Amino acid sequence: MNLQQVLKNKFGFETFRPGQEEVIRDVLRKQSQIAILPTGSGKSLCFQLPAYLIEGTVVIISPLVALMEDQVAILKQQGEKRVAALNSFHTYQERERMIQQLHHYKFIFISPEMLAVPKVAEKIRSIRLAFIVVDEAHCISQWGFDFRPDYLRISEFLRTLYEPTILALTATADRQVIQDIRDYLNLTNPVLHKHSLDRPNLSYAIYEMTSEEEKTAWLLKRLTETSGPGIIYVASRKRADELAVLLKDKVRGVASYHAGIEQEDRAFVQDQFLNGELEWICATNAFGMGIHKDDVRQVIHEHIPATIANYVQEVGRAGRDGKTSVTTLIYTKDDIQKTRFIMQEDLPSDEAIRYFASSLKANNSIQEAALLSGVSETGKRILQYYLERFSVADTIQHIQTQRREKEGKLQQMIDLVQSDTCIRERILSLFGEEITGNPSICCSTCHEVPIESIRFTKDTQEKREWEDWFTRLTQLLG
DNA sequence: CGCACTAGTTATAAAACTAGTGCGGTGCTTTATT
Repeated sequence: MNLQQVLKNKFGFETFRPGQEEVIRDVLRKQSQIAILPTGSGKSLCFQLPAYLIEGTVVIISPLVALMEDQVAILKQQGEKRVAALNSFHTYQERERMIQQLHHYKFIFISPEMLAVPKVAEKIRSIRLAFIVVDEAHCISQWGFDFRPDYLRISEFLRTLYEPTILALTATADRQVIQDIRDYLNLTNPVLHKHSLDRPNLSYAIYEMTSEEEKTAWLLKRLTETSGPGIIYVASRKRADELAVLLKDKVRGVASYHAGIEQEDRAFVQDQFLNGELEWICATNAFGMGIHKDDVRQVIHEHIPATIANYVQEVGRAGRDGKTSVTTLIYTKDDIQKTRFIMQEDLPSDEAIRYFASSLKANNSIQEAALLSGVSETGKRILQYYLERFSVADTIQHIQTQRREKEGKLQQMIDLVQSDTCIRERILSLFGEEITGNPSICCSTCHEVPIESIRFTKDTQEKREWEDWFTRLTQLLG
């Protein structure tokens, strides 16, 4: 089959980007696969193109409503009308209509939660499916076990299909994440498409500080001396807001971003950052997925991320255009304990699990049981998932395993920040790679990380003034 | 868990101490009955 022809006629591109063609060919020969492709490498095309060459509907399991709506809009813009998103963004009536018409669609975007609704799953099973896409597949590992258990339920849905072709897509997955994806998508022998995750244009600096004040002072200095665009990752919503206020007069444009902000405002902030009206974003780990901005010059962490996988994902948002970019993590010893608490908070204690289970047995509702046993909203959903499948004793075992594994991942992160060996090398080894020829700019354990590339100079100052003037002028002219 | 903060205490008051309290991330879903 001449894929090149299809690429040109249907999508208007002359050539494939690296990795795309191999993935597409495997989809066409019904080979399930895990494809780890860097952001901006055109992951969507990997399912869009083969969709037109295989009879039936493509189901895309996606983690965020906003992401689904973006994809739907893009497809519609390309002239595709047979596309729908089954999520809470649409009213019940709209969804009912979609479900009735399911077989007419070429692309159906759906959340794992919606897929876990029996009526919906039943309907999807009944139509002719081309293949199944799991977009941002690392979410299975990142969220499935302790936050969104419906990610684990995908496995049960897939088991009801006859030899489905599965395409798991993600930008970053270390060995553990790949294993989780394999296990929970029932992939016995998937092809693994992966190319190096090394980012030679990124430098990694990690500095330990002695107090919060020192961290704040460092940030102020860094942000007056250097320019963005940049993202500052912080541990809490409160800190994100606080920092945004603090930096307001120091930089060209700054806003905070976290899950406590209205969806609409979040989209607004995101758009402004994308089009350059904002230079800095102070954010919790809510910020990032589905954001396509190539020229992020800096990513700063002022806390310790929960896992190296998270850290790599976040720093990976810098320098997608391939230009020199600087990532910096600053922390105090106290931050370790803070991260540990946040990570473990939602995992209920053995005592709470027993209480929860016996409360359910006494015919209390799940809501009441959670309240009585002091289990959080998230904890409740996790317990619900495990107790539906295992005994109380086994559920306790599972949660204990969770706790140990989370602690292990945090320990890896602690080892990384306290490391006196090459940071790049450590990260790559976790992803099963070896370093090939040290880039001239590496990390803070190899040498002092230069910030010349991002330094705020008189030239940048003048350029900015000119840009601002130009923007005002174009606004005036209409 | 451990820090930051507050209110109450105490040798006429003031500053310093103590005990108690609050805080700490990620997103999906909410559609029944007349």
